[in-house]
This record gives sequence, structure tokens and C-alpha cells, in this order.
Amino acid sequence: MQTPDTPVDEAPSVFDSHCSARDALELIASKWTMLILPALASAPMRNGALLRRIDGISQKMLTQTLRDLERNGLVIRDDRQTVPPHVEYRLSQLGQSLSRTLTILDTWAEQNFPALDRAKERYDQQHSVKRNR
Amino acid sequence: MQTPDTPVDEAPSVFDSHCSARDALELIASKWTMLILPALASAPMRNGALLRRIDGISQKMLTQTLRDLERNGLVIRDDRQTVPPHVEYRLSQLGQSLSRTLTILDTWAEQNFPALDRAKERYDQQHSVKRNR
DNA sequence: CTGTATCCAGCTCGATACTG
DNA sequence: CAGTATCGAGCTGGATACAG
Repeated sequence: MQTPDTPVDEAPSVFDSHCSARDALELIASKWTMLILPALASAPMRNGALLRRIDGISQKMLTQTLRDLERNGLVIRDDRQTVPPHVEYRLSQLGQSLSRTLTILDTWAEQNFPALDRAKERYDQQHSVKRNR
Repeated sequence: MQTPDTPVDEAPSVFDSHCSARDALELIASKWTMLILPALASAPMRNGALLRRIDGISQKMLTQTLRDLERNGLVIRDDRQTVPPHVEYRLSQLGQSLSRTLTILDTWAEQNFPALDRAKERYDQQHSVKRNR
């Protein structure tokens, strides 16, 4: 018997820690994911090109994040099996659909960081004042 | 003298690790931020309500993330100074503009996690096969 | 109810050296 | 060129106890 308090057909929700959607969110909620996917959205790129494009990323984190994205079907790794090696990364369709939203987020950050900086300054000032009295 | 190789008026970019926009991105790129802001977008909420809504978050992480969001001007903390305490959190205008995109991301995760799960299964199967020969 | 303070196990991630 | 392997400092974040 089912009561209103024990729903059976709950929609999948990121707010449910046991739902697989939460795992998906955690893959997305990474600064490197938020840079790699938009980078690949503009053009397919090789390891070295990504390393140069994404300032501050280490080889380790690049490889690690790319692997994870590949495993989740967002990025396609195209190894041309040549010597010297030539490996190209590009977005899958799924990756493209996600990158559209991530690019919006990147743009939001680029447009609004001055406002965040001003807010931080105000906050820190206000709270140092309070501590000193 | 200025050459094409030494641009002076580069646009702020999240791809530049020294740009403040990168800091903004790192604030956003947190699973708790991606849940708290959309939660507050539906309605202002109190500490306890957020704790119940966001499954799996600890009191420590909730407070810590809320403080950071408040400091950056995305969330407004409204302490009614009563006994017992009654504190309500709501989005600033800036927070609202960000939460719109974050909500899209949450929805993307809820709609596409089955595809990610299928991709993971395929990937893991393929790669365990390769290791065994 | 809304937090703060402290401990600390475990994970992250950069640095470095090495490989096909 | 495109990685892999390893080490270890430092940060993250849960658990627990306490407080106004």
C-alpha cells in the first residue's frame, strides 16, 4: 500500500545524494571540466594545445579530467596511432550539449567578477570593523 | 611600442589563471554552490530547511559555502535577531542571475545522467577487456 | 534554532622523473 | 608528442562536542 508520504515515482533529483544525477553534477562541478569542455567546443584540440590554452592546468590534471570526461561519454579521444603520437580530443554530441551551458557560465564569470570583487571588498571591510570593536 | 604579439587590451578570460574571473569560476564550480543557489532560487530558506533540502550536506559545509556566497554578494543573510534565532537566506540579484544558469545545469544532470551511466559501463567494459589480453 | 571550534583521516594535486 | 608513475605537502570535509 502506498501513502502520500512514501512516494514511489519520485523524479530523479540532484538534491538526492543517492541519485546518479548527483554524480553527474559532481563531474560537471569541477573548474577543469568547466574550462576543458568550452575549450573543446571552439575546436578539437591536442594535448599540448589544451595545456597551452588552459593556463595553470598541470599535465596530470589534464589527463585525469580528460579520461573522466571520455569515460562519461562527453569527450572523444582520437588516437591516430602514428609516430610521433598524434591524439586529438573532441566533444561528443552529449559533450556539446553540456558545453553550451558551461560556456554561458564562463561568460557569466567573465562579466560579473568585478561585482564579486567589489562585494568581497565590502564584506571584508565590514567584518574587520566589527571585529575591532 | 606595441606589437601584435604583446596585446594590451586582452579581454578578461577564465582561461587566464591570473584573472579574477578564474576565482569567480572556482566559486561556482562547487557541487554545494550548484545546489544551494538553485535551492534558494525556488524560495528563501532557513538553515534547517537547506540542511533538509540538500541531501548529504553537512552543517559545516553549508555554513562555509553560505558564508562564501554571502561574501561574494550572491546570497543575502537576513538575521532577524530574535530568540530563538531566525535567520533566512535569499538570493541577491546577482545570485538570481547566476542561479538561472546553474538550474539549467542541474536539469541537464537530471536529464542526462542515464546516458553518462551507459557510457561509463561501456568504457569500463572495453577497458577491462583490453587489460585481460 | 543557528551556528562555532577542533580534530584528523583521506583525498587532491603539483612537482618531478621517466617511457614508447 | 603524449603521456605514466610516484611522492608527499596541504587542503577538504565529516564527525563530534560545545554555545548563545
